Amino acid sequence: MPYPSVLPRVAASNVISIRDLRARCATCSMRELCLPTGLDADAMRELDLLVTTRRRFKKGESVFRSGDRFVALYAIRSGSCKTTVLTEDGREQVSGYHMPGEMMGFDGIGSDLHRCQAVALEDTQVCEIPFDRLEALSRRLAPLQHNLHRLLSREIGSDENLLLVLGSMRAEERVAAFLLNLSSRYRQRGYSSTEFVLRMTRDEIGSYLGLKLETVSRLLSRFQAAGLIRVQRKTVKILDPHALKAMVNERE
Amino acid sequence: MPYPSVLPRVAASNVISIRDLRARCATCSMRELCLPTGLDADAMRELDLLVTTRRRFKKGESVFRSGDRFVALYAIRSGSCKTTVLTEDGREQVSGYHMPGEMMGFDGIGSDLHRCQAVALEDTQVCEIPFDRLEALSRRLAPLQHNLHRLLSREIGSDENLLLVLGSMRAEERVAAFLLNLSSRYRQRGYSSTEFVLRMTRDEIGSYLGLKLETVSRLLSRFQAAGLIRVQRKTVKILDPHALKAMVNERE
DNA sequence: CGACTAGTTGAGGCCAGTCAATGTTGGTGG
DNA sequence: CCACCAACATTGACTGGCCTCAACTAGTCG
Repeated sequence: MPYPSVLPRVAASNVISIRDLRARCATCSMRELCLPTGLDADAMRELDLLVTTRRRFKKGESVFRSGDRFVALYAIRSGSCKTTVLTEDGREQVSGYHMPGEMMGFDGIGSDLHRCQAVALEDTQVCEIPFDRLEALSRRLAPLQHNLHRLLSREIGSDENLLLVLGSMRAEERVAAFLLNLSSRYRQRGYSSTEFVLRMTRDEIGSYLGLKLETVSRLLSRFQAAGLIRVQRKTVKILDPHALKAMVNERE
Repeated sequence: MPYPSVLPRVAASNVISIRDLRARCATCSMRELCLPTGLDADAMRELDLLVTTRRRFKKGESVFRSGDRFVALYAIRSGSCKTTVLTEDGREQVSGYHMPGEMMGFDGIGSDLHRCQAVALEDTQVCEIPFDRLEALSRRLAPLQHNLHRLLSREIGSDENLLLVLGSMRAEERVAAFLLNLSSRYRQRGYSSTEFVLRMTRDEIGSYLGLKLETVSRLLSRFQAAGLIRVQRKTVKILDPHALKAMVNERE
């Protein structure tokens, strides 16, 4: 009721029927990475009652924009998104690259406004979780409350990790760290950790890493020449993960 | 009881008596920026029962270290701290500069281990808030729960703001943004926004901004030569805030 | 097929890093 | 009180890594 649907009635009933058939948290393949981690059946059912809206976004569409009123968190069910922060003068900085099981929108809690923007990098399904109802439910369910805190904390951890990359690494190390980060997150999700598709453009990767697109391109080429990876446009195959790790860790 | 004091009994009773006299949340000058924001008297009293430990740290002492078990959040009552993240090979990156009313330690919730280190930059008083008890209390007190979420979100926002600085600004802009950030946070706390003391060394400022100490020093000198600020070692006076703002915002 | 976007690669310049010398400040002990 | 020392800060000269500008190639879509 507090979240009136913009969709026509037919579409709404479609959404519900899809949900009943297969799009519930209880059967979501990402449940162990997302809010439901470790919840019992009852708790899971209650959580499922919150998540009534699941949306599909095509590549390039925005899940939320900077300045939008904050009403919900968004969990990626499939696909991927980037989040970007904007300067007052319009420069854009990619602050995150989000995969299935990850949540977006945390930055809006503090001010009731989203301060960043989330854009789908491919066709993407997103679960919308009304935040006031999530707060209410997590007051009753301690494990859910703790999961929410863990996810918030994880977001802080990944931001601080990126700070470390941007603040103290050279271009070569940044790109190596980026590839390794993707690799381990794909592994976590059951995908190949050695061969994957970069959903972002060179320009977006550059923005994420504080580099220019030419630098990213050059370094990927150089890694390939050195036999560390194989790149073909967006497809990357990691041939020598050990050498990449050495590149990130070793210094002085 | 679950948090045995390391202090001798006499010191412990000292701490308690100080608390009863004046060191309660209800009378803390930072309460409007910290957890108690907007709580009624009853809620405030309950929160006060959690915060039984307040510690003093001398300059250079650690509030918590990377790898410590996470049991509590830490609110700065007076003084200031830096938080640093460490790479596996021992490089250190300053990830935050914390003032009274700000909380530290959020990064530990996710993994039950602190992944960064907090060090006092001057004599500092810190309130220790046992996290499991805070979670329990915030299940009963919705406003407290929301405050906790706001603070977590605020931490994400400030990290992402720093990402923007590190990822997209030139050295000159970074230093200007840093000065303006300090200025507005001092104003929030009722201190002068135009004249303040930099508690960090040039090296620490450099680490925070992804620059070398010489670069920081040169830029402060250059700003002074241009009449934007006056610097004398750690003391800074902002003479032309408007020009500093223009430096951060304007670009193409 | 042409127009467009994304990516690669090269040449040259500049900003910030590196190395090094000197200055300043505050603390300690004679 | 002063001498001494260590830590912090400033400044200069030089270097080099990344950016800028630019040309070209490879896919993509109407």
